[in-house]
Amino acid sequence: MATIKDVAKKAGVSPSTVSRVIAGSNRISQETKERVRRAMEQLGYVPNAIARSLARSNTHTIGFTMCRRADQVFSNPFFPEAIRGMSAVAQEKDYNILLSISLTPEEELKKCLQLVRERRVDGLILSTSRVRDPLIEALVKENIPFVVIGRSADQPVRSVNNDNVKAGYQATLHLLDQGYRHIAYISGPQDLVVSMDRLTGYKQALIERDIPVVPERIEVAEISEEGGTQAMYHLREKGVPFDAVVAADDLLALGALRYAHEQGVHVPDELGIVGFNDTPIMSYTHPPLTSVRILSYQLGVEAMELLLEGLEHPEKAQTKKEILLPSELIVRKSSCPDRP
Amino acid sequence: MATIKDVAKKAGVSPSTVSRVIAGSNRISQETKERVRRAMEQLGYVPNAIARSLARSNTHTIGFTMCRRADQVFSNPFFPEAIRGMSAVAQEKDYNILLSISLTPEEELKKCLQLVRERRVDGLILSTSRVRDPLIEALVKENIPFVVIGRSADQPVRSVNNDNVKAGYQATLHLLDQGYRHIAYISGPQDLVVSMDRLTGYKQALIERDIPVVPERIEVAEISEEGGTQAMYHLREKGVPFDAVVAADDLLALGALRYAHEQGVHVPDELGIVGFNDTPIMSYTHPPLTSVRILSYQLGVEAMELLLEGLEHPEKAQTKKEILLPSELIVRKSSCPDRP
DNA sequence: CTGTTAGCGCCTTCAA
DNA sequence: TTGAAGGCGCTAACAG
Repeated sequence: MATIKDVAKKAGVSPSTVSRVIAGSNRISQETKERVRRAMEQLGYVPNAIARSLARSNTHTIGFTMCRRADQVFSNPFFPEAIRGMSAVAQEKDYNILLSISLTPEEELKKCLQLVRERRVDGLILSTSRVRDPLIEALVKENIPFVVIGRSADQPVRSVNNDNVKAGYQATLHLLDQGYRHIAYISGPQDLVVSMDRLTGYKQALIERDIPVVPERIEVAEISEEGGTQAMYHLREKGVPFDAVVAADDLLALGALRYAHEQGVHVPDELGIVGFNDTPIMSYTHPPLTSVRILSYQLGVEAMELLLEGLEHPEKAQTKKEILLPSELIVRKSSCPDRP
Repeated sequence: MATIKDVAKKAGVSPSTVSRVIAGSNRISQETKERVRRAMEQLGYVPNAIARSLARSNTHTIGFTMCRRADQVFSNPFFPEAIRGMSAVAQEKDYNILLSISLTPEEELKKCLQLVRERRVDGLILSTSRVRDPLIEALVKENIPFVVIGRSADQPVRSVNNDNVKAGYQATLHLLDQGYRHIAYISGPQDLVVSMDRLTGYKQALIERDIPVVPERIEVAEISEEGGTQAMYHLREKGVPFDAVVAADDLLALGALRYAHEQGVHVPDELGIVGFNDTPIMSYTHPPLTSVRILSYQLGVEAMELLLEGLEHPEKAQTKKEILLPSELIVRKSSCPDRP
């Protein structure tokens, strides 16, 4: 494998000259530039990224971390889509993406710190933010460039987020508009910021319409179909009547739908259902499920852009910046009694 | 950030001694080992992976490349699952995964060669193999360690594959066993090895049962729901009767189902449908769709293990090795007229 | 068992 | 406009 020295020799110049040609320095004669270029081509020379990283102490690599259990990966193209978005930007700006997948938040924290301390990455993109997230706290403390997909509930950090409060608000308002009055809510784990935010939106909508927020109508569940079904049974056991449910994730909505099937409850006439994420499954269920569509790809794009901007202009990196993306309610039969 | 020199100074030894402690050399006194360890801890020292890579000329990083259009990412957890598998093995053996996503095979080729030539990765895992795949040919030519998820139709390369021939065979035989006799086949793009293999299995099953293979019953389509629907219309236009269809991908099967809905064809009574991949969607359609389940996670695990084995024992890396994983037919209503 | 020395391949002053 | 020299942080002979 040819090195910079080989090229230098072949072109009859010094290695530093070659280095300058690579860097596109303009303080170099057109002629030697050409000569070096030819030598590079002839030798099939490609700069060694590792050596360059060592010399410049940056890697042009971004770490992307996700932390989720197997059953949550299923059926939700959020991550693949977000990654595609990040990847598109990364490619354009000549960055690479290092993937880190963990099963628990503790593992995630460990692996991320490892990546950074080993200097394998220039920055990180996180994808699941928790309330009082130790990972975020550690990264802030070690002063590591990072961007959160989601948002931090505690610290001013750079983030790109779906407007979950509004999404929860929209979903709930839609059900109200459809005539539902007793709307239950199935939340994901309470330590997830996204769960909190959607719940906030739900409450906002109710309050705005002068409908009391009944705590018994709010159920917390693991994000899984099973979790959704169980939550519905819990709601029923509590004896509070409800005629619709906002489920903070499509999987939970699927669980609610299963409950309805098991119990012979008619959707949407007796029970309206709305989910979040608009996973492809949603349009194939019976009835098809209304869901809030998230701009996953765009989230990835914006996150990567925000991070790279911070890396290339460190002065900006210090300023908090939260990008908020809109989401769109995809209305289907599960929330519309009057539809054919 | 502390370097090996700082540690050496603090422990009162030479950098090479520290290096040996890191490497876990046993030609070192227990006492200095302890002293060095303490120094490392006190300084919060973590070896710089880049510097180490440069010195040892390896990166402990594996590139994973995928090439697919946006619409194919949707709904199919194959990639996330395979990545989870690869990641689990990588973590255990202390490797990292660099992700490369491309939109076209040409782009994929370029990016992979770039990664390798820049020495960013020690090896590659490919995920879509084509007939006469230029990427595979280039990697073989440049003598780069890699493993294919899928298989090469042309060259002896190390690969981990789902047994697609058998899967196609199983799917078709199942339809025959259910009483269908005129079985059509919707293939994905013909340059994909996986398309070829599944078709082979289809033919095998027919031949084994002395049923003629009618070329007009075989249709090629882009892998998308739309492609599946169109293929069905084409089949109908050709005028060859058919009472069932094997669709080489779940999306194609969904398209076939849509055709049936549009045309008022009853599934499974008038038309049996089988798909491949068992994407989560399949159990939510009406009727639920029979599909061949792929061991995506396991494919990722085996691919990474195979690659790392080759990297750590270069003598083995030369030998061709094809791992074949079984798949399982998940039978649902779409292929069973007699089911409730 | 430990230190010295010489790279790994590139970048970046500093001089010329 | 170019070259020489030193360094990025670590490893790997070779001595001792």
